Amino acid sequence: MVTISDVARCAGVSPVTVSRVVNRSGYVSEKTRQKVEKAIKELGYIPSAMARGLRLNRTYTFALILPDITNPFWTTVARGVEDAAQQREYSILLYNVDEDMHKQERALETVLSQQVDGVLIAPHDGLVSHLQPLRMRSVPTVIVDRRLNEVVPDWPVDIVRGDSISGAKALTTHLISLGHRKIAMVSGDERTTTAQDRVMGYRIALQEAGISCDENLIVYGEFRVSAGVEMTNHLMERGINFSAIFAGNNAIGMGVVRELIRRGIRIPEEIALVFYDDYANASEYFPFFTVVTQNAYQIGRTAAELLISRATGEHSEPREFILPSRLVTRYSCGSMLDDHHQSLLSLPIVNPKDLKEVVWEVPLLLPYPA
Amino acid sequence: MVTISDVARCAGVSPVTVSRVVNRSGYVSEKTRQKVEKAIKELGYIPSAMARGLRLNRTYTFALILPDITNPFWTTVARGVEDAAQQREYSILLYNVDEDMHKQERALETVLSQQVDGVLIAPHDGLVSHLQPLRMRSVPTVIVDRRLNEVVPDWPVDIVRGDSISGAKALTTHLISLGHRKIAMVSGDERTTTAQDRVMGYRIALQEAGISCDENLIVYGEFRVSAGVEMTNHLMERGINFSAIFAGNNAIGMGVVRELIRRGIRIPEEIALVFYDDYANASEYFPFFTVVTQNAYQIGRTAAELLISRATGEHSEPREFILPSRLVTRYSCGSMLDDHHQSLLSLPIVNPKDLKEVVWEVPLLLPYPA
DNA sequence: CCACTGTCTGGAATCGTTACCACAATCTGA
DNA sequence: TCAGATTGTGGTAACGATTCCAGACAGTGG
Repeated sequence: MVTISDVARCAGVSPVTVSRVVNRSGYVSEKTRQKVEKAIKELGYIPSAMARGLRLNRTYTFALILPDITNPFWTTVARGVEDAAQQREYSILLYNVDEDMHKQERALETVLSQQVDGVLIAPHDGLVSHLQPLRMRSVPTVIVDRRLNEVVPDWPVDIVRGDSISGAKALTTHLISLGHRKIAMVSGDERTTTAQDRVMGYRIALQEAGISCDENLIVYGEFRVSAGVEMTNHLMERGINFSAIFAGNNAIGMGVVRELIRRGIRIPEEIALVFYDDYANASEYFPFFTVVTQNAYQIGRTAAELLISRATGEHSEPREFILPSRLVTRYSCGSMLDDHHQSLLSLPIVNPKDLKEVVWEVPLLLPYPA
Repeated sequence: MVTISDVARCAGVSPVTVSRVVNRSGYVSEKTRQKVEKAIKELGYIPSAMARGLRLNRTYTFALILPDITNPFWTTVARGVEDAAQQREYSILLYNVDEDMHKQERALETVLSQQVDGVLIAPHDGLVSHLQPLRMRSVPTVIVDRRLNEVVPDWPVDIVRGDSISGAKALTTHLISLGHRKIAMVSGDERTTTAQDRVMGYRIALQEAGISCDENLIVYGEFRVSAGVEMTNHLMERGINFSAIFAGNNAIGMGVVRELIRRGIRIPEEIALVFYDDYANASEYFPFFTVVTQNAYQIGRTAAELLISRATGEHSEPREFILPSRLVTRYSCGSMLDDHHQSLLSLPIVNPKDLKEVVWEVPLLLPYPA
């Protein structure tokens, strides 16, 4: 490995001088600068971020702790974070924690040992105690997409998120305006603030419409496809009556769809469906689901920019950014269709037993032809 | 910050002893071990990965350099990588390089300065010279999803990828079997090996079927939605005649769809469409597109496991894993439909001028009700 | 009783970098 | 001409951890 001393020896100067050239700090004569730069190039010297980090106590690295990088919402958040970070020459350490408290704890511990300059986290729950390690060591922190349940006066954290309450309220009100009175709510983990907020928005909408809320219609689970399947199944099995389903996020929504299709229940004719967060690319060519979308990219980008600002001491008082969301009404509630489209645009598209998908294993074509 | 010396002082021993306790190395009496462990807990000591890395020259960190974490294919690869890495206590540094050579170079430089234990990269092109920095410093490297165009005898790298040639051949042969003779191929950047291989598979299929290959039908661009739009537009503008389109990956495919819908061209009645790599979640509720899928998760997972094995010296000779792919025939070629479904399952689903999507800005609901 | 082995602990050096301080050389202005 | 500022360079210590080596002590066998 080429070190600063190697460069120094090669250029006939001291390591200190090389450091000055590399960091453009202090006085260096033009002549020596050139000698040093030549040596750096010749030897292919790259400064060790580790040694520098050890000395400076700065790593130019942020940790990004997310529930699931497979979900396009989080993916887009990550993309926003990465773009903002890259622009300012920060690197991103990615941790996928699956809404699993244990994994989150492990990730936090690892992150602390890595001495990152800051942490972007979508915490599983709103308990500050679970972020205690960050607080103790006063690591600059930005909460992404979610809230904390407590206000912590002596720990300034920033928060960037959508307004789940207003979004959920809008979605529910939309369903009510279409005549639905019994709306099932299948949400995420009860401890997650977005799950809480979306149920809250749902409640507010019902209340404003003068509809009493049937607690049996509210189910908490997880923000995953499989949970969407199970919760739908659960509601059906218990014979609970409802004409619409509000899925707490896109993954749950997909699970609901899977289960409804399996049961041969048509959307929207038999059950209307809305969910929180879009599937952007799918919706483009098949704009079927009525959803609330958030600007995930902007959430990620803003969060990263805030973190940079905090990490570099540009601000220290806690800030909260609440980004607006949009209600996109499409076809999964039946509201947009005339008689013709009504029969056309419903899921399952064709009778499920006619739906086929043939899978062929493709044999490898090796060795390659020239 | 709590250091090893703080713990040592608190426990009344030397830092060396603390180190031994933490790493379970060397002799430590039961009594001192307990004293030290108590001190560690009391002070909340977390060893500095940086200091340790500087000393040991190991960071337990891998870099993952990908074209686009927004594409579900790469997302799933990343997920496989993360899972495997987490299991073995490795962290992942994520770099998004957008098929941009400049960004890739910057990422490589950063990665080298971070002294990662290994690199997982989907290189933009197959030129070894562009990976020179990794080779020079002999950083353990695994190529993901792609190939190198040269064999490098003195630089052992592992490769994990699908067999793009056989996949593309299968897709093309499928189109040919449905009677298509003029098939447009809209691929990625000509320098990317998967773009090359998919065109190669396309050529082989045509050749085997005795169809001469019209070079005007082959267009190279980028693996992006916007490029799919442009390439389709380009083909149309030039009035080139074809009855089917083969899109080089899912993003390009989406661009093709967007442009065809814009032009009011129906899929598959007017033009059949296939593409490489599925959109898993979209295909679940709307299984429309005939595609070749790869096991992206397995590619990522295998790559990470190989890298761990290489980084820990378990193997050193170069290995190449070529994972099989699957042809999934659905509806975008019209082959699966009887007369009824034929008219039902085509894109755009309804006349595009009837398709509507209403967007409402949701007002923020602040301050929150209690 | 002595040599030897095994157990336990700590001091010093080291990893690659930068901050601080010291010092020399040159330049400026009265 | 000389004090004082400006410019240029290097030595030393430190960041937090681990490895190597040395030494102390206890137990064992001849």
